[in-house]
Amino acid sequence: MSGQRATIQDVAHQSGVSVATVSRALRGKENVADETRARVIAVADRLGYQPHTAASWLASGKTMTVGVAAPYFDVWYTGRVLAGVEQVLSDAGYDLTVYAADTPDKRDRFAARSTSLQTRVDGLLLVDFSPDTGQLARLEASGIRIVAIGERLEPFASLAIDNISTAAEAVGHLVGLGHRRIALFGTEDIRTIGSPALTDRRTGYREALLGVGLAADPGLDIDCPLSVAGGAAGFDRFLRIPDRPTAIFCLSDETAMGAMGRARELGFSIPADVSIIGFDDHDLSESFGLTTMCQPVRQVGERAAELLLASIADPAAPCEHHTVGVELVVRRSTCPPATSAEA
Amino acid sequence: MSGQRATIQDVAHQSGVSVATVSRALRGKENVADETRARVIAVADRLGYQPHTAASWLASGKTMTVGVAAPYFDVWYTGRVLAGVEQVLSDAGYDLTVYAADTPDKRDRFAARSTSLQTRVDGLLLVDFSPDTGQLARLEASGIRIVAIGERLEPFASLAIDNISTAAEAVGHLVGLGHRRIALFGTEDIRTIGSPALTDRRTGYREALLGVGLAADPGLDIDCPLSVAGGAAGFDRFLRIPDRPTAIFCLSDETAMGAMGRARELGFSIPADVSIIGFDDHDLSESFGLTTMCQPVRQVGERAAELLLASIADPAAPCEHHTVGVELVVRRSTCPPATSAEA
DNA sequence: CTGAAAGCGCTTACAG
DNA sequence: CTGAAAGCGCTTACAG
Repeated sequence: MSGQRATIQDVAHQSGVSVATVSRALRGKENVADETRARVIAVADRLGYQPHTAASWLASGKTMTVGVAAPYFDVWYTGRVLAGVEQVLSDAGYDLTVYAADTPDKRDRFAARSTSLQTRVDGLLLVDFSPDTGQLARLEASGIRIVAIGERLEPFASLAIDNISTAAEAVGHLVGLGHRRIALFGTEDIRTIGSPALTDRRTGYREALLGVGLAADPGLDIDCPLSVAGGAAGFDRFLRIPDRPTAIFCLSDETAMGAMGRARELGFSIPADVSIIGFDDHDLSESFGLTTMCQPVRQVGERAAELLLASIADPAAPCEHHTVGVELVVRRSTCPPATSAEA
Repeated sequence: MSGQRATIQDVAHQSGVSVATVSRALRGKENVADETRARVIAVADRLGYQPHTAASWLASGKTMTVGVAAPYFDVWYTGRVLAGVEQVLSDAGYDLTVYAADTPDKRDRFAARSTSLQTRVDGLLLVDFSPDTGQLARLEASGIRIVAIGERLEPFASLAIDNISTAAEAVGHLVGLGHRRIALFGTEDIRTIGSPALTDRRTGYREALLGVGLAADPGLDIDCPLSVAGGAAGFDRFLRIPDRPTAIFCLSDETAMGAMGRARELGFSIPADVSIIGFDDHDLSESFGLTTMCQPVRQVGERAAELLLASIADPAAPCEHHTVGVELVVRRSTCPPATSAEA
């Protein structure tokens, strides 16, 4: 309680043993007499001794810390991933240091720090990072163990859903209901940062249309941000499309809910006037009655953390890509188009 | 790029100066000849030298990292706070290490580590931590600079909204519309963990009712979790209340949206059949048309981080409590009761 | 403006 | 089972 921290020296003196023995006793190493260990532990408790973090790191070369670089911590997806990651890591005794990597500039600075990160974390989780060539080179050179989430990223281990087939299944659901003109909401990040996940989803959208002999019409792309506000603004633009589409595929649930909210505000009825399908299965999607593709986000975080832990424990662990399953959840926001013959 | 990290020694040798000079040159300290500095920087760049994190920490006593303990990273509130915190800290050159403190057990373990945290972070942000006496004592004894978010927590600096008056204003809105029987959703955490923030909100609810001469009826408390699922389940129980209330005050927007979703699913019309008001102004509340109390969560995170930075820079900085303003946002989920004389 | 040296507080072979 | 000693890689007075 008094001013100074107790050091391992203090514990050693008061226990009548060397600092080496204190170190072994406190960290549960073998080759310490039971009686000695008990005495050391008692003294350490009394003194409130806890090892100096930096001194341990420096001497042992381990930090018991994992870094997570992710875009925005206030989006639903990132929060869920983080929750899964945190649970697995804290159970394993690791701390979690987070890095916002939402802009190209921040990703650059992050990658540039990689040599120093090597002595700051035992491993790194990259969420939708999509490094460019230079960034990837630095990351590789750092020698840090890395697991990527949301994309395949050789030569590292990775974990992701199949965005192409998942998007194709979503659009296939609409096509199956009879829709032929289907708008695509949320492509802004494809244009601005070239997000691979979103690009793949658009590819799946196009493939599904091609599968029934329809060419994708660029006039149906609504280039709005992937957010609630983006979806709301997107709906206003959607209304100005000539020969209005009967359905909308949104690249995220937040976008979809923003669009639905705006639609209802304007007096449109969903799905009677327009069908909407999302992508994620956000916590609120059920309340919105939103049909969507459910991806197990939290489990993705957990599994990625486990992969990283395995790689830390065994540097020779294989660096494979793992695909995560997704499933269609049909709710009330989709139905056959009003003009459709069948109904 | 080859196997080994470069050390300050390597840079010193190749620059023909001492390690002390390298240290000064690279960290922008004064008293280094321009020409020397330039040479050192060039060598450091060529070698890809970056200081060993733990060695710097140990020698300097600073970690340039801040810890944040918060309940659940996948709830909207925490994510927003974190985003605000992260922005301010990363701009100031600090890293952010997060600790989930969602259970009493985790909070205990966290507080017990405080001596070692003292050498791991330069400061701590506690989000809705509500330490018990023992935990608070440990936190204090650690000597770590701390700023509390969401509650007053002497002797530390803190930042919070006034939950009592804010809740009273929300309920006052309903009362002003003519409602007299108003249910309260989301009290589970009051019973289980005794959350001070939620307890205050309930107090505000009761005070607002008392203000118009109404005694709070415990039969109108719906003891459900503060979540989307909690609100949905709560609505089912709400329907079984005899002499059904005409309005609902939910202790969070997520609870409110869960209730609204369930209500609509069951064919109820909001607000015609029942008015609902929330608390937060969640990103999706506008899309839901939810009337609520808007608290500037992201700014709370930013301001708390600034307070902490100030306290790190100047240990003598005052430890005051700061109150954050909240405002009523009226949307479509509230209206006068159907039975009300005025309308 | 620069260097030699002490020191930060641990962990880890190596002897015994 | 235990201790002495080296070493982890920096930063910071202190001299000069």
